[in-house]
Amino acid sequence: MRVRSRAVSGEQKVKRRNAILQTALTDFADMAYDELTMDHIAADAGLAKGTLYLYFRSKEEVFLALCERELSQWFDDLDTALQTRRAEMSVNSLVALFADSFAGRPQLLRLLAILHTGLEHNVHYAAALSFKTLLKTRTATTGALLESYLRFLVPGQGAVLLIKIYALIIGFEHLSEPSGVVREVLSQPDMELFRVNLQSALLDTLKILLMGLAYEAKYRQA
Amino acid sequence: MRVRSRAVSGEQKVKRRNAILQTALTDFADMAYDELTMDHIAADAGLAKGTLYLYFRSKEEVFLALCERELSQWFDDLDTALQTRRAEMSVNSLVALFADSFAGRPQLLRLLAILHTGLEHNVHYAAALSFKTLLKTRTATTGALLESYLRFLVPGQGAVLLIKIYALIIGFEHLSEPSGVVREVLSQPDMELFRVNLQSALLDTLKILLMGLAYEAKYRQA
Amino acid sequence: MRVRSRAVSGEQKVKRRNAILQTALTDFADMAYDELTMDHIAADAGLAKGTLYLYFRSKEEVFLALCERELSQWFDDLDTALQTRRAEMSVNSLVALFADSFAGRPQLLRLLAILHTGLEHNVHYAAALSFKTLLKTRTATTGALLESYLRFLVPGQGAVLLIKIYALIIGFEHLSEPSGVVREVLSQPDMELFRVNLQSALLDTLKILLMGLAYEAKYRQA
Amino acid sequence: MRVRSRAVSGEQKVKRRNAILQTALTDFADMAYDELTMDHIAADAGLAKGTLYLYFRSKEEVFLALCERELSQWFDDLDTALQTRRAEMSVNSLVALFADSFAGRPQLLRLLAILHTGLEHNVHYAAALSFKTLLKTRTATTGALLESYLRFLVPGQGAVLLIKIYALIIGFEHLSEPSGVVREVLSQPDMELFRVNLQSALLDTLKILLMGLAYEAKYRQA
DNA sequence: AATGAATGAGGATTCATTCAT
DNA sequence: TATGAATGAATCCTCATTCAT
Repeated sequence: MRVRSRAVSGEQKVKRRNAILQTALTDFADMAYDELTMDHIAADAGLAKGTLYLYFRSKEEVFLALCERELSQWFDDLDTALQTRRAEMSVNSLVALFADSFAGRPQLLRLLAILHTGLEHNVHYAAALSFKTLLKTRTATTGALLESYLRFLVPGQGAVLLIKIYALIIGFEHLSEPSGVVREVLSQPDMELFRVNLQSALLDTLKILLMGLAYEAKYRQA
Repeated sequence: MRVRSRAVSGEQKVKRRNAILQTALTDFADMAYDELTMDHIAADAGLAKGTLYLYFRSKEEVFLALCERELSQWFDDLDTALQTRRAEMSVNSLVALFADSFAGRPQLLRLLAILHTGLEHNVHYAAALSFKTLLKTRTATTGALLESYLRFLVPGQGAVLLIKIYALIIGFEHLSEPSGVVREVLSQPDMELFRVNLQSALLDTLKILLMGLAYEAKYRQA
Repeated sequence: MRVRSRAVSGEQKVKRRNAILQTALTDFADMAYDELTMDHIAADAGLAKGTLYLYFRSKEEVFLALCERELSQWFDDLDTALQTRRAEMSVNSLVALFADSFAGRPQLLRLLAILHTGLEHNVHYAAALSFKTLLKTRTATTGALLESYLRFLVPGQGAVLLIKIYALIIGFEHLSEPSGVVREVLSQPDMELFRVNLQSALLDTLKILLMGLAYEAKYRQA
Repeated sequence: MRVRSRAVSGEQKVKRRNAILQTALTDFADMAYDELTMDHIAADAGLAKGTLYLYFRSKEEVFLALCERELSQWFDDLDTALQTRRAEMSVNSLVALFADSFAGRPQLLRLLAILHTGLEHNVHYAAALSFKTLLKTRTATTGALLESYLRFLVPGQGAVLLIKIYALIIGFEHLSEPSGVVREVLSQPDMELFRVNLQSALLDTLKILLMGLAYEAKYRQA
């Protein structure tokens, strides 16, 4: 019986909760969501399986919370990077900025890809609300920020753009991670079209999207 | 012991295979992929479970084949609709054309959303190859067709555009089908941003994408 | 539809039956009984699965018949070898003779090892009777032959000796074919005792058995 | 939901493990290994199926452990019986001693008969190692003991004798448990030869074996 | 708060055998 | 007689979750 020091104070509890999330993240980097068991996470966190359930109500809530945390950090990064800029930004420099923000967060992109089919099921209202509220708030803020740097964006379009980016992440993440057999098939020379690189596909499409919005804005003015 | 005529000739076998796919499609319209068992499909098709395995090697191969068939029909529709046109098309009319092509195929969109995480696993090389080959061929053909109607597309860009559309379908499909709890959360007034309508989100983004490509082409010329 | 020439005459039927047995034997040399499917045998024999059931009533009857045939040939060999001898034989030379008789028939020994747990189940009376009758007849004949060469054997002891040999074959066959993991364990130096070589274990024990019988005979006389 | 006290301490766990083995043994007395399902054992043990898998990794490991336990008890009995004796033993009295040791353990003999074809497959290295190690140790000890009571045995021959006995058990167990149809066939008067009584066949052969070894020893000396 | 023993639902798949053709 | 499409029984094991301690 290991009986780790008990987390009595609220602060200690937050720390332990974060430790669990950190373990989940590390484990998730090594294996697929389905392969990752609660046993595994508990063992790696040096806790008993039951203890996990004192902090999260289900496996999905663990990863939803993780997604929330990672997403929040991503928004932090993005906001910081944006606020560094003084004036209007070009499409290219904004795309580059997004590129940087994705760069060190492969796990976040993978989490988003399973968010709707996996993580948002078997979750309590409170957890879902917390997640969506964070997402809403940050999307609104960062969306507004984007609007201030990209003059062609109409109020509200910043947030909508972020939703589109979100959809692109999910879609291209799926495309870029083929199963074993499919990878074999795609290794054929004539299958080049389907060998998707997540970063470049994402950024390429984002750029086109921004140009489309810019073009549309021109039209509108005319 | 259900009495069913035996599929002896090759033609009959093709028919039976299609009947199985049709049953799978109908069942899939009513329930989620995970809830759908081979037992269920067999019963609905009036066949023994083992018989399914004479035509498909796994549950995944059933749905991969179904996806292949539906996708093929979608390309048929699209190609036909395109070939009806005489000359260059406007962005708006092309978007409308895509809208029509998606309209009657909600199941196809749902299948695409689980293709990479579900259907392409536990599948033999032959099945994966068949699927990807069809996708490649049709993407190439239809992509070329698109290029002929949208003058701003450079050779090869038509197929790449289709891949982007494909990613958008996956992404927006995920966004537009929230789980029970999440739907509850999203029913709040301030969550409007996340209440995604698949069709409109898809077409809106497609339009922006096309405008972006058009804009890019202008640039290139200049 | 392959429709091989039909076996109409009785002679043709016997031939086809034998061809099936031969295929089964060849296949059995390559893989374990459980891994060997009727499909496999049918395909290798160039016949339809259903055709196999025209000649044998079950998978077990195929292999029981095969065992019968192989056993019969083994008795043939043994009898021939014995009849070559003019006079009384020494224990050692008889053991050598048995050694020769086993040498080219590894499949027979493997069949005997699964005879009682596998082949004699799911078999019709006729097949079981045929097998046991052959075994009885040949055991009696060869047993008597043995008695004539080994003077220390009392009438009836020859057949009983063959039964003992039979038990030894089953036992040592089991001991000599460990599963994968067990083979690993037995590869340890201190596990030498369990690394059984079928031939030598069998012959060694047979020799002791014969000596025991000889000794017993001496006693009896005294 | 059956209410059962939890096995918390190591001692309790050992007890529960043994309770499972005991249930398996009882069930095995009533039916064949193949007919016995994990469901069945769990129900009889008053446990959930999953609980069985907390103590054993597979059905095979349950029965391998059972075999290990029964074997161990058999060696205990044998050793005790041997150690009761003061001096050298006659062949006949040793055979009688073996007879006693087998008497109350029909299940052990049946387990040995399926050990190599069944129980040693689908088993982890640790389980196989544990089993073989026990077998090795006890075989060595009891083998040595035998050597001290039977002067004609050369060092090492005791263990080898036990292996031979082991093979005889497997072989005669197979011969003595005919399937339904075969039993019918063997009930014919002329099939007496094949109606094997396990005990007597085993002991008869054992006696001959011992006499053979004694004879051989005499030879050696001369 | 922490533990970890106990729970039990849940489903794809194989293959010997049958029987319509 | 030959074919091969159709049948369907049969079962192990995982792992998220619970709850007695």
